[in-house]
Amino acid sequence: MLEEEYTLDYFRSQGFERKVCKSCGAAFWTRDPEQEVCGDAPCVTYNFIGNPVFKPHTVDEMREAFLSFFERHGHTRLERYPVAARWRDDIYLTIASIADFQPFVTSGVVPPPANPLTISQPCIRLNDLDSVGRSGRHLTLFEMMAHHAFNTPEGQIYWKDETVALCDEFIASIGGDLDKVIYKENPWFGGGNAGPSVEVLIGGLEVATLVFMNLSRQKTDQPPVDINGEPYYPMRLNIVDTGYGLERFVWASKGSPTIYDAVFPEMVSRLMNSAHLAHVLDNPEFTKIMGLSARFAGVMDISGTNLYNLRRKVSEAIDVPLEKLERIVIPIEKVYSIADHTRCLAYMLGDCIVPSNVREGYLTRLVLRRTLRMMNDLSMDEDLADLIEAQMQAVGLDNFEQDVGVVREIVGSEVSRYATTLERGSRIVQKIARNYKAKSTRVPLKEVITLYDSHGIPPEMVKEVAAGEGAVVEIPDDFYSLIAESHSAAQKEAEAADPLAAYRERAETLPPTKKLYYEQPCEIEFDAIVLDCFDGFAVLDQTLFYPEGGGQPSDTGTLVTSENMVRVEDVTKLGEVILHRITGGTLKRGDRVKGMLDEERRLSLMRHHTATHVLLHAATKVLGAHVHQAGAQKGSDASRLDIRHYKHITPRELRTIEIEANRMVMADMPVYIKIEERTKAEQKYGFCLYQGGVPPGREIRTVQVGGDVQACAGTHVRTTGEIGLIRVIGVEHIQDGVERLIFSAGLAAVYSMQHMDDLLQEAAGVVSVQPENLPATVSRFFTEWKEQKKEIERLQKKMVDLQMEHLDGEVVDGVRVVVRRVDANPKELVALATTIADEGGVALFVSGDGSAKVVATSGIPAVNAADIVREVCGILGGKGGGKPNLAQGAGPDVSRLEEALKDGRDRILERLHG
RNA sequence: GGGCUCGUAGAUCAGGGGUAGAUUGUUUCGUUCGCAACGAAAAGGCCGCGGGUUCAAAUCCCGCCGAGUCCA
Repeated sequence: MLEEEYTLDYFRSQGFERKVCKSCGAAFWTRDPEQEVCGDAPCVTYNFIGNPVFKPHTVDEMREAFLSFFERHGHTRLERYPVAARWRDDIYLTIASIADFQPFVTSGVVPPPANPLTISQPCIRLNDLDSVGRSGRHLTLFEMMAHHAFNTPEGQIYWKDETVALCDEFIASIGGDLDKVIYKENPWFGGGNAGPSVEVLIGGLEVATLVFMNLSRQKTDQPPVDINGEPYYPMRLNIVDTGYGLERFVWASKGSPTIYDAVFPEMVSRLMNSAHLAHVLDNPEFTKIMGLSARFAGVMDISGTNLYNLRRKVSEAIDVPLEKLERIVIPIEKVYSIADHTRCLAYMLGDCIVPSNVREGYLTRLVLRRTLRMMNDLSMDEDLADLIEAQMQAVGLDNFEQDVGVVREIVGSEVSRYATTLERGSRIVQKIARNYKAKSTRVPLKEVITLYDSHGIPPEMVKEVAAGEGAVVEIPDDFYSLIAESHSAAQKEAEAADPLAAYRERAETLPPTKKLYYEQPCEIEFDAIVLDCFDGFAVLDQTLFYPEGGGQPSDTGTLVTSENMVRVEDVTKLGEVILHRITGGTLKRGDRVKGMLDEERRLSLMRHHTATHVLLHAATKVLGAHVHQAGAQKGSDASRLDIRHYKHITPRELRTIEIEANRMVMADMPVYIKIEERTKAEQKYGFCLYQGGVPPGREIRTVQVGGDVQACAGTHVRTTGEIGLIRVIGVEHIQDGVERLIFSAGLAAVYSMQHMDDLLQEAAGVVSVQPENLPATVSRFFTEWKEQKKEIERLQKKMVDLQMEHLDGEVVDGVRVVVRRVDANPKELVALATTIADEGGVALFVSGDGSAKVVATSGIPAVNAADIVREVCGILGGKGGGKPNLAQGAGPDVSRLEEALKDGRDRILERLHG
């Protein structure tokens, strides 16, 4: 990036000098003529520790100082956005303040909610999870304080000079010495955008980044700039994107050894106490160690083996043996991590994320389980729910949508769930360990990978449990990257080709189809002109046919011309053009057609769609604020609605939801449909607008049913009363954290009840009782059936005993040999024959009931029952086999039964003599 | 959305083509003033569901349902 980008009038007028760092060669701006290095890691170490660079501020004070400063300077203060990025489908968690305004504001499609604006946005980044607690500065959740300005050619707000001036002024306002502030040039690019940027450094710590986003990979007619070998084009919108690390400012204002001591002093001391580490705090060595550790960690990346280097450096610097250092440091690092993680969880759960094994729910569970492991390592007698609630209280319960009671319940169920997983896990490990111990080999890596991958057992635990069984496990340092590798191998899959791609170009040449289904949602007939017709698709100038979208299937119906009639089977939207897939004839360009919808189907779809909104609202009322749609499919007979919830919906809750939904139906509330500006709608209704995905565009269509407002493109009935009836047919558990409600609306609901009634009548008819007696009768029958099964077994056993008395057989060389026909089922034959073998005899029984069944047993080694059966079955035209002491088989040729018995006897005798 | 693991007695699990098992809990009896402990016995199984292969399937194959787990 060019030097002139950074040569600001402001720098000149303030007496800044541009310097080149002696250590790393980076360019930077400073007021201090003596400054020779850039002020950033690794060229300098922190010098604010024990020597604060701002007036002391708590988190709340610092946030307020920032926001009110920018308010005073003409910025509108915005409420924070949720940490779950529900307005975006490309990321799960909010990772930066600018993420609030992507993609529609930053791309210029939608105007910003205010301009310029200021916000303090909690952001979650889990990329450096391993460094949290150890580096002294990493956090999973941090607040990015920001001011943003969106400049267009028509409206310039401000650009670089003002941004830097504001930064200077803010720092001065909280007591910072401007001579110590360094602005380091740091061209920025990421996420398809780029621009000049400066890092703001003070005391060796980067506290803010000021980005001037003015380039994009999106091609424009302006000449491109080359960045890292990629062409970037000037953007119409020039965006001031700043990020001030709230926690870093607080840290620098206190000069504490780590960021954690500055941000959560109460939580840290509470955790220290319950981890029985309180005494450490009084140890002067500890403060020295942590300060040094943070200082060194500040200049290095501590992932992987670097952690060891860090520890070694600290241990040398203070002359404490590495082992002793680790004994002191590791538990404290865990305390810091827990302090951080519980705040992160407070925001995640408070912002209504439901833990699960997918998406943001998985990330939440990941953090939660990590926290539990560390609490366990420290033998902490604290309840995780208490800690998270304390963090929520510290932030203020008003700042969270989720009820704190629900958060506690979720945490409680996650804690017990993890306990069961670990319990199950350690049993599996014990078993495997014993296996390998017996073979006296090490537990191979493959097993450890399976244990982690399939059972969620961390390798450290495998090692520990296996050691308890006396087995050795080898775990390489790069274990987790090995896991990643084994996953990437199976990650290839061809993307499904767009079946309509071929028509896209042709459709683009046509004018947008007029959407009558929005203007006249209750009409079923219309006139139109055929604009184009190809490959079984017709395009009209206007249509009432709703194209498939938002989980609502398309309408069907007919198109009629003066000489022709075709069926409309399917309707899809391609850009702004609507394609009707037709069968039973063709249409010509210019034809006048009369269109007729299948009325019943359309009506039913409308009822189901509105019912979906009603049901979702009812579910939220009954189950809690975290309930939001995870997917939906409307049908004309039944529909389904997937909602996020943290436990199984009980039959009782289901009934309550059904009643609540039908109350809304009976209240006969009007359904209001409006086109609203996106940002206004978001501010008015919140992000629960986006239940069925995030539609593009500056304006969105909102559908309001009672207190429920959603962005929705579907067709709806005029009042909830028109739904008629909502019947919840059932609930399914789709995946962890997602429950599927299956329901019918209107006539379909009535049909469904009639169908259930039929089933009941039919079932009751089979056992000849009144439906109300069915449960008792069925359970009586089932019990009787089991009892009779037992009775039959008992009788069979008795018959065996009886028959035993008549099975004399012969005695050959002291061995009892019984060969004869016994017409009984194989199980009985086995029981009978086994008694003889148990006494050291040999038995061969053949049953001629249906196909011939053969059973042989042998109580002596000389006779192999399997051989006998094989041979006998051969004669009967069949096959058989088994073990030397017991064998079974069969053959179809019953006529040779006598011959088979004789042959079998001969063979037994042969073996006895041989 | 994708991968992997697992569904057998009330509970925990073994068995991996050929008679369904162990431990624990339950019930009864014995020993005891009584309990724990101990001894003896019994009850308790659609081997998740549905297909297929086979003379024979809890066991092998396919599909479904359910539980768990890792990753995006």
